[in-house]
Amino acid sequence: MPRPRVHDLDAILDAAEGLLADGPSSALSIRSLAEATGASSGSLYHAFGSRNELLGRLWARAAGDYLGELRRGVDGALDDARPDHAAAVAATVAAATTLARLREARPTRARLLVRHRRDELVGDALSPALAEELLGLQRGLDDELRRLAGALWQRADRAALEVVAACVVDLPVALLVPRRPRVVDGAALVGAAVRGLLASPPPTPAEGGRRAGAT
Amino acid sequence: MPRPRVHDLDAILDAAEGLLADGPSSALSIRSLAEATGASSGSLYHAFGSRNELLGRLWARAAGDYLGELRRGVDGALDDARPDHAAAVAATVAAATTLARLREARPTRARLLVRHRRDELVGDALSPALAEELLGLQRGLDDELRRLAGALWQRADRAALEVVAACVVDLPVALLVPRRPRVVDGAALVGAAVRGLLASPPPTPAEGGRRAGAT
DNA sequence: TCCGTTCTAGAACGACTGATCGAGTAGGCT
DNA sequence: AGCCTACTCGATCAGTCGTTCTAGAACGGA
Repeated sequence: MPRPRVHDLDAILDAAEGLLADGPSSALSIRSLAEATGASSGSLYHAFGSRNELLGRLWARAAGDYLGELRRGVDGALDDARPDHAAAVAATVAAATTLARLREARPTRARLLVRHRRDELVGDALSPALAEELLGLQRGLDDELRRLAGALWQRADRAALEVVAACVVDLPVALLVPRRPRVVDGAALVGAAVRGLLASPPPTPAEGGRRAGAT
Repeated sequence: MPRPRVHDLDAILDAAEGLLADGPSSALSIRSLAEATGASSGSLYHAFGSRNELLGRLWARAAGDYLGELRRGVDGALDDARPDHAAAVAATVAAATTLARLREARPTRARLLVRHRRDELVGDALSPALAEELLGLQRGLDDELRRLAGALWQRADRAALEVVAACVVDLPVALLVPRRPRVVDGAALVGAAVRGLLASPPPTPAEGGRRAGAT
């Protein structure tokens, strides 16, 4: 019934992604996005409500892709009902290389996730619906981390979750950040580093919260 | 002979560091810095010339501290004339934990290095003197990376340097980034991940530039 | 005491930001 | 045909940014 859109929302998000893929968050302004898409700033505000809401939608789309790919990888490696430790390690490596796989399919989307932290990109003032969506994505990721920790060590306390998060989130982001063209395969680096991190179990809370071992 | 300064330059840099320690680079504006220090914007421009030059000075100071601490750690572990592989690994771990040590001595300075990439923080338009100083710091870091690669594998080709850089630069930045208070010791995580990365040597250029092994 | 130099203070400038507004337009529905 | 709604558009708002400018204050030396 209403007047049909002339600017595709997904195309707008694609353009925004492009502006953000290599540049600071300030590279995406309403004006620059309007210029890039051909839409006017008023249209963008009508479609998204605010710049922050647009950033939230952008992040939600990318994080959804990421979480889906991550689930697929973990499911594939963790199909047994009672996986052994080796399978759990393989699943963690699969989770840690999610970004590398996403990068093959959607390069700019992966770059968005690598180059910007969510906290710094999208602020708190969001519509309830979008806030709920982002919260759901965060919960989905947390669930996967818990699942991996349980498979690895049969525990999911805070120290264990931190180590898994370091493997799955922090480490790939660091090693896959696009700088000058790489010679070494990033996914292989991530795999090796993850195996190093998983070589010794995380400290139990009873140990005082300090990881025993190296250094 | 001239009128003496009333605002200490180092104190101004400290304040700027504080503004940048937890926040985006836009958190440091000339106005916010003037308000934080009590100096006027005119004074700041007289002292530093431009915002970019101020950022460059800030980065040079922090990077100098970092490089000094890194050299100290590597020298300590690599004092033998012909170090064996274990000593080289220890030296690489020491280099990788430089940020953790710097964090103990100067928390906000370490946060500055962790939270901002130089390319995104300070632009290209710099005075020749400062540009030269930054270039020297970069060369100093590169020299240390080359030294570590040579000690580890008796080579310093591009693949080897990338692996060492991943160990010493990327990985610590990722694992030491300040989020919610940590339970697990970050330096221990870095050490474990570095040992994982160094478990297998990097591919030789003849192998085609792709790292053999995991994943 | 006056001069030259160096520094400080704060107003002002132009550019750019996110956001808002009203007017106009294009389609489906009755 | 006429209307209603959703959408688009360009102009425009107030605010902040980095930077420049002007006036004057604080010093050592003559």
